[in-house]
Order: sequence, then C-alpha cells, then structure tokens
Amino acid sequence: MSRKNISIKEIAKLSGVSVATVSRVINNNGRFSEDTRQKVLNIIEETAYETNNVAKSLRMNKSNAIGILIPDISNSFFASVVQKLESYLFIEGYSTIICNTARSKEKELAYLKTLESRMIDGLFVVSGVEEFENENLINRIPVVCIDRKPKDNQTTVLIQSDNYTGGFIATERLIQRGCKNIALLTHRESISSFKNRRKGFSDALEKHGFDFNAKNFIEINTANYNSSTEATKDTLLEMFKNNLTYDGIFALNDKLAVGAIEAISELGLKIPKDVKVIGFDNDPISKYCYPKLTTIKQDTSELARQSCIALLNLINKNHSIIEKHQLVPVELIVRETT
Amino acid sequence: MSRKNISIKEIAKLSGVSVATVSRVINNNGRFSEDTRQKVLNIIEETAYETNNVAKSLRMNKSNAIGILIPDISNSFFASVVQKLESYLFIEGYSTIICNTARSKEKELAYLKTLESRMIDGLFVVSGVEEFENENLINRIPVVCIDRKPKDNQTTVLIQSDNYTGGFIATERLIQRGCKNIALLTHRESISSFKNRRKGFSDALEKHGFDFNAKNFIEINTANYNSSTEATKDTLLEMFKNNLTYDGIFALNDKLAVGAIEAISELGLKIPKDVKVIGFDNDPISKYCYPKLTTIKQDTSELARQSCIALLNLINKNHSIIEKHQLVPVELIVRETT
DNA sequence: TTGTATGCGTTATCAT
DNA sequence: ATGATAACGCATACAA
Repeated sequence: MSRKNISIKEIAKLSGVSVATVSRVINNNGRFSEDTRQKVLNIIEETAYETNNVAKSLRMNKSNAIGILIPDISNSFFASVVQKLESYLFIEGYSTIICNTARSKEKELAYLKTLESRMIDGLFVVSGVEEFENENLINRIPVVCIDRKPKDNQTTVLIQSDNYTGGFIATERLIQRGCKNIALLTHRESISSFKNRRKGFSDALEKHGFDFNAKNFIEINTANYNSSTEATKDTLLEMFKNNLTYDGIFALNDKLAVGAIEAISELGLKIPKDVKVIGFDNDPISKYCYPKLTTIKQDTSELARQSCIALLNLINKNHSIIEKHQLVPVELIVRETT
Repeated sequence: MSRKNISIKEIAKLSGVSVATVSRVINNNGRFSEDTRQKVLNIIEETAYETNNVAKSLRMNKSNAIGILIPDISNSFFASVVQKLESYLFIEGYSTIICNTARSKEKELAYLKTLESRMIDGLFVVSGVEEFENENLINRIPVVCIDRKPKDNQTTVLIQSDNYTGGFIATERLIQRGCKNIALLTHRESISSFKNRRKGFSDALEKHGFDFNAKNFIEINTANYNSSTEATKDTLLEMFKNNLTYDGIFALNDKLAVGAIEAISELGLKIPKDVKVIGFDNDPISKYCYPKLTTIKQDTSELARQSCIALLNLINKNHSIIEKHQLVPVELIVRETT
C-alpha cells in the first residue's frame, strides 16, 4: 500500500522540460510547441500520471467539489433529489460531497465547517434543522436552498415545489369527491414547505365555504418512533378508538398518509367509500400501498435541474440571470384513495 | 463573497509567536508554555480561525475523508447502508464523499480517479458494475467491499449479508407452506449476492427432493424500464396471460416481489391462497404493499458497522484483526404473502 | 516557446 | 519552549 503518486515534477524531468511547461500542457493554457506537447503527453500516458487535486485546490483556492446538506438520505424524496443533483454535477465536472445531517443542528454546523475547510465551490442545503441560517457562510460560499425557506430569504436563492398550490388542489380533490369533514395530518415541525401546504389547505376550505378550526388539524408526534408511518397509525388508532369523525384526510406527506390508511383499515372503515385520503410527494410507497394512494407529485428532476442551474450561475457570478425564488409545479396523481 | 480565510500565519503574527508554535498549540503536540497556549487560543477564538483542511491534506498526505461508491442512492437498501456508514464515519471524525455510479463503468472509473486525487483515506465500494476490479487502486488505498464480491477476492475485504442462507430459508418457507411448483424471480445481472441467493434456492429445493430445471428460473429484463417493479409486472403478465403455473415465487428482492404481487392480483389470483410470494431486503415497501410481503431482512446497521470497523482497521494497519470475509446474518420476516 | 521562482496553508525537522 | 525553514504538488507572474 505505497501511495506515492507521481508528480508533475517527475513528468517534467522525464520529458526534459520544466514543471511550468508540463502544467501548461496539462491545462492546455499558455503556449508550447506541438513537439513538447507530444513529448509530455506521452510521458503522462506511460506513467499513468493523475493530477493531485488537493494541491490544485490549495493553489487555485477552489476544489471543483460541491456540498449537499441533507436531513435524511434514506427518505425517498431527498434521495431522489440528491441522486439527480449528483448526476447534473457530475456532468459539469464537479464532485459531490453529501452530508447527512440527521436533522441535528450540531452535525449541520460541523459539516458546514469541514465543507468550507475543504474549499467547496458551492453548497446545496436541501433542508436543515428548523430554518437554515448561516449568513456569514452564505456571504463566503454560493448557496442554494432547496425545499425549505432559509431564514434570511432576502439574499439566498430558494428552489422549491409549489407547495401552496399542491395543498390547495389536494384539498379541492377531497372536496370535489364529496368530503364534508376534512382533516389535515401534519408534523409538529414547522418547515416552510409544510407551512405552504397548510396554507393551501386552509384557503381551499375557505374558498368552498367550509368553516374550519383547530379540529381540522391533527398533529402527529413522531418523537418516540423511527417511522412516521407507525407514529401516525398509532396516533389515529388511539384518537379514534370509537369513531372516526372525518370523511377526508389530507396528509402532508405520503408516509403519514400510509399510516392513516393503515389506521383507517384497522378501524374497519373502507377507503375511499367511508374515508378518502390524499398524500404528498409521490413516494414509491404511494404506488404500491393498499389502496393505492392519490397524491401530489413533486418533480424532483426539475427541482434538481433548476437548483443546479442556479448554483452554477452563482458560482460563475452570472448574477443577472439568477431568480431568487423559483417555484416548481406539482401534479395531482389520482389513484384509488379518492 | 470574499473568501479570504485567515491563516495560521496571521494567528502567529497576532499572538506574537511563530507559525510553528501556533501549529503545535492547535494540534496539541510538541511543547509550549501554558502562557502561549492561552494567547494563541484567544486569538483563534477572536478571529474565528478554522484550519484549512486542503493544505493540511496536502502536507499530511491524508484527508480525513472517505469515499463511498454506490450504484443507486435512491434504492432504499443502499440508502440505508450509506446513511449508517456516514453516521459511523462522522463519529470517527471522517467526512464522507458519496459517489453515485448509476451502474456505469465509466462513472465508477471517473470517481475512482477523483477520489484518489482528493487523497481519500479509505473507500467503501457498496457495489459496482458487474465485478469491482481495480487492483492497482486497492494496492494504494484501503478498500472494503460491501454486498458484492470483488473480482480479486483473495486480498480485498468483503462484508455482506448471508445471502446463501437467506435464499435457503426463503425457499424453505415456501416449501413448508405447501408450495409444489416454485419459481425464482431474478435479474439478468449476475451480482455475487444474487448468485448466493440463487444457490440457496437451488440447495433448498434439492434438499427437499424437488427436481428443478430452467423452468424454475424467471429472468426479468429491466432494460426498458426505470422501475424493476413495473418490468416484473409486465413480464409476468405477458408470460402467464392464460395461466400461472407456479404456486410459489421467491423474488431476489422486494421490488421484484411487489411486481409479482401486482401481476398475480391482476391475473385474478389470490395471495397467499393460490400463490405464495417471498422477497428479499425488507424494503419499506414490503411492509405496506398488499398483501404485506414476507421477506428476508438484511441488517443494514450491522453491515455498516462491520464495514466501518474493517475499514478503520485497514487504515490504521491493524492487519491482524481484519477478517477478510464477514457474513452478516439475515432474518425471516413473516407477513401476509406466505 | 520555455524556464525560474514564488506562494497557496500546513506540518515537521532542525536549530537555538 | 520556541523560531526559522523546507516540503507537500500545483499554477502563474515574470524573465529569458
């Protein structure tokens, strides 16, 4: 396990030129004769030389690497976004450093530090603990927030789904299918994307003349669970031991929705006859649970695409082109639960 | 966006000592008086100095970063392994660079190069294209393969589930439930983990006096699909338009199994009455599909834990402690499909 | 067209 | 106990 890599210096010696010339040939900048170009390239070929990117980063003060801060890589929505970001970045020649913050403020901070110390050229914050806030960092490194609103939303670029409209059409779907008593299933945490979905929910109810109050909101506490689906199932089962008073449920994401489906079925009720359910995300689970879940699809490809464009523009200082706030359309996927 | 970070040199100047002393204080090695320690630490505090890890890596010829090569981060089994690896590595003070190879040989090679050029201290190859093979690399960097056998399996460390036993007990479960005509649903690719599951299948059949031949193997071609579940569903629907000749199906993973469930239901058959199905992985989907899928659970936590231990031992050259080949036990999860 | 020399921020060796 | 300095591998300003 000897890791002594050959350096530009040895290439220089072997090809009988200076390191400067070798560097010029490698990066194809500056001037050199076709002759020396061939000479150098041959040696590089022979020796299987690879440039040392650490040294290069130090010298250039940039790393060709981009960081991604993500709360939970095993969540399918996040995984999908990450996978697509990575694929775009690869094409652009960037390496991707993915950091799983596990929704911990300390981990987030620790990663921020090491990422910066590794001279990353840019950063995606796909989400974070409560509201992402790190102005001093943002002033030093190009940052694009995805899915969640940063605290300082004046200056930071934010790409997210049109959560408001998603919440609105989800609720309208329930209303159109005849639901009279609709509940919103929600997490305790108040992420900006969830807030917008909730606003869409309220506005849709209002528009259709429903009067609503706290009774329309069911908050799921996932604290003692490692699956929000199970948390939802248990909570609902406990709450509605005797009778379920709702005929329509809009869950803020598909995991919650599946928990609701499980609980409702266990209660002996029929979906969609007795109760209709709609979710959010178009998680793979929504397609194969029973009954198959109607949901609002987030376009992860488009989310990733726009985020990359924005970050690259930030990095290349094309400030004029950058939209501070992009809304990616969502889509209603009708399946069996409505 | 000015990214001029303060360096050790300025700390030295501000605290009236030399860079050498500052370095000593920071790393708490060598000797210095308590007095200067305080002086230096104060300045560091005031200036919010952070060490430049790129320079440090160059100097030390190590980066405190570890790479992970993974075929598809949006696959829940892989995502789970990665998430747990990352969490262990974080505790050990390592950064994690995750590379999604998308099962492309070129991408894998490209990543290998940049990872090495970034001076990673170690590498996990959670899987790869066909058989991972890169002897020259392995001779330079500590590598641990997970889930899939490397070509050169004499020298490389491999941690994987006990796929053989998993395949065996899955098949026995079907036999015990009375299945007489069992099919194995498999991918085209011949990954080592799949091979072992297949071997378990064959041996179980043989042990129980079944005679079997090519008819017992159904190969799913996922080429024109972006979901192996859909590929399976369509394939089976096409194959068994008129009648399904099997009463038991063992799918090499849960995605295939769910496709089988879908097809069987569409054919008007009942699970588990007419046909019994068993999968592999304990994918989240297996818990919420309909009927709920009996499956073989892979212990991703243990897989990750053992892999980390092995890699750290490799890095620290504790060669005596290292097992070349670890088998992590699997577990039968009985649900509704058997 | 090419070479020499300097510096990026660290750590480590060798003095003092 | 502390300081001066070399070296890690590279890119570039300046000379030639």
